Amino acid sequence: MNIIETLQNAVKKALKELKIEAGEVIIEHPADLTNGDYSTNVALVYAKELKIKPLEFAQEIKNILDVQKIKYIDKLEIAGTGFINFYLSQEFFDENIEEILKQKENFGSSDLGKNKKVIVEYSSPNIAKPFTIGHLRSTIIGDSVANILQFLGYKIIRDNHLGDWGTQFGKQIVAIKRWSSIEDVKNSRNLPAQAGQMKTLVDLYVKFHQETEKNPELEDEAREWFLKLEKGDKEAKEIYDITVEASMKYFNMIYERLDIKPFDTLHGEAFYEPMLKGVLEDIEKAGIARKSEGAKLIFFENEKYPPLMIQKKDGATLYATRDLATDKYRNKEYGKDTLVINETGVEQSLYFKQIFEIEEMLGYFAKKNRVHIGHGFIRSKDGKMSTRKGNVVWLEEVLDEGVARAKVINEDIAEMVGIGAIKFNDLKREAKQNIIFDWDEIVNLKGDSGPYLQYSCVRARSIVAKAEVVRVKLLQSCRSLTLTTVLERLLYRFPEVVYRAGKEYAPHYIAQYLLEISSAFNNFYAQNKIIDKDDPASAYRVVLTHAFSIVIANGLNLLGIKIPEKM
RNA sequence: GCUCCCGUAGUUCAAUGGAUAGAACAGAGCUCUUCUAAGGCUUUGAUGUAGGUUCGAUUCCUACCGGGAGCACCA
Repeated sequence: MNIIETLQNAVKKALKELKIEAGEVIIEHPADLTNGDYSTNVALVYAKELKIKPLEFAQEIKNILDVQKIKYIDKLEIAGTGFINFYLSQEFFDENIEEILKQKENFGSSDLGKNKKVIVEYSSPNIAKPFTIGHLRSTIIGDSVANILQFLGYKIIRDNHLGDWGTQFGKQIVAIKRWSSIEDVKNSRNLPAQAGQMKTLVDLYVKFHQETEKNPELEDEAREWFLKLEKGDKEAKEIYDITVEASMKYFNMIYERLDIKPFDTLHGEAFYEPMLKGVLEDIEKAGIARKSEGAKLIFFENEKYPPLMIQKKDGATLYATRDLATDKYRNKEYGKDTLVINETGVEQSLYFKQIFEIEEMLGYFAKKNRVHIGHGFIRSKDGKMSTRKGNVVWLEEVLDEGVARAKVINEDIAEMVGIGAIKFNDLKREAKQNIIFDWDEIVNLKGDSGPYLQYSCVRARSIVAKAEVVRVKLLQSCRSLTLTTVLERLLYRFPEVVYRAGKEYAPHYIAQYLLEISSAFNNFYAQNKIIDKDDPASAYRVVLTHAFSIVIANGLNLLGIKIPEKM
């Protein structure tokens, strides 16, 4: 039984003695450590019913709890307007630290998600289009969410839903045929390494849109070529294959640099193409679609949402149809109880609400098993980056810039530090927040940053290593030798933080916690000489440092941030 | 026009309906003969406006004001 349940039960028992049948008893951490480790507000909640003052009622409850002697609780206090605060005992902290040292990289993990499957769909770049800064956010956040859920015991399927089908390939083919050639694309080596071909393709795509403004019939030409591609035309297929190959090379380079975990499935839209007919039949059978102005749309009860188009008037399908096919497939392949998470930009929020609603109507997935994590925009001064306007920001250049800035600190690990800084900048705040892109803030090596955390972790590890060298004698127990530190009072919370981050699909809780505990560690470090052979308490300080290094390393791991050996 | 999200310190962000609203950067002042000073300590400074619900509201509700996004053949 965990400590929170213990406290809840103790409080409930006390209330029962006072003849109160309590519903939910809330046990939470006080905002300020000076108010103890846990607290409850039951006195405030129930005092009104009894028509007595909260403080008096709190006193009554406290009297009963004092007699009970709750395990791991040292001290009870009444504070504020009637809160009852619990202080954990040194025995609790000692056992917790033993636990951390024993479990090491598993500390904070659980089997909460045992036998449950989760598909996390993220990154999902489009073939022959740039890997944008938006895809970067999706990749970083999606990877971290998957890490966290995996740590909580879920079986994770990491899915990259590539945009590898659709009318844009008609455009691409037209552009290559008109202004370039297959050979040209193959041979384009004018730009660095793998990026060369990719940049040529994107330039052509941008050019297509510029030319269309003067010459609208290009659109018709593109539609024709896409039709040919769908029918298996040889030339169309050849050009298509080259664009896919060039794009994948580029994407894989980015993934390698970002050091994200490999994807389990890479089913693009083309993969689901053959299943579209089945989806349209399901919709027909369910009778939820209506024709309007020639196109087929699904309308929602009471106009809860605007209608969603699932088939164009020319019979062609849309992204929505392909997404529905995707989840029909997932239902079959992984089972209806699987949790399906999509990480995309917030601009798709309404769209996903509509999709979830429809999937419930069709019986693919219940709404409770569908999650959309929407990330906000990254803006520069010139506004949102757009493929069509040609205002493309190349991701590899973004990564290079971060790494270049990290070089000032340490040439050898600049890649690790620069990438870590970029990742942490995305993960330290709520996903839905917009980010104003500012290099001075992102790779600022001070403050709330990735490098600060990397530094704190490396520093702690280096102290532990040194302690081993000078052979500080590690005592079995040093209870009488130490006072409880802030560090101890934060360390045990790590599993709670991971749990919350997983439950809310929000890595920023972990990021914020790591900042807080690192600050506590650095404070501890500044105030104590940790290694001192002549001081018996030194052993405990080393152990504490060791425990900290484990917790921060586990946290950084979940965020997908690498830890250098030296810094 | 309708819908959703966001308005917290000079700036960038936190805060599970709770206690004195936390950090970081920037500003002011300290702090390295000390295991990593990329650190630590002190200090200045904030909930858009007006109501409502509540013992208690940054959090929930209503209206308004600012900013962003979405809403029929894109993905």
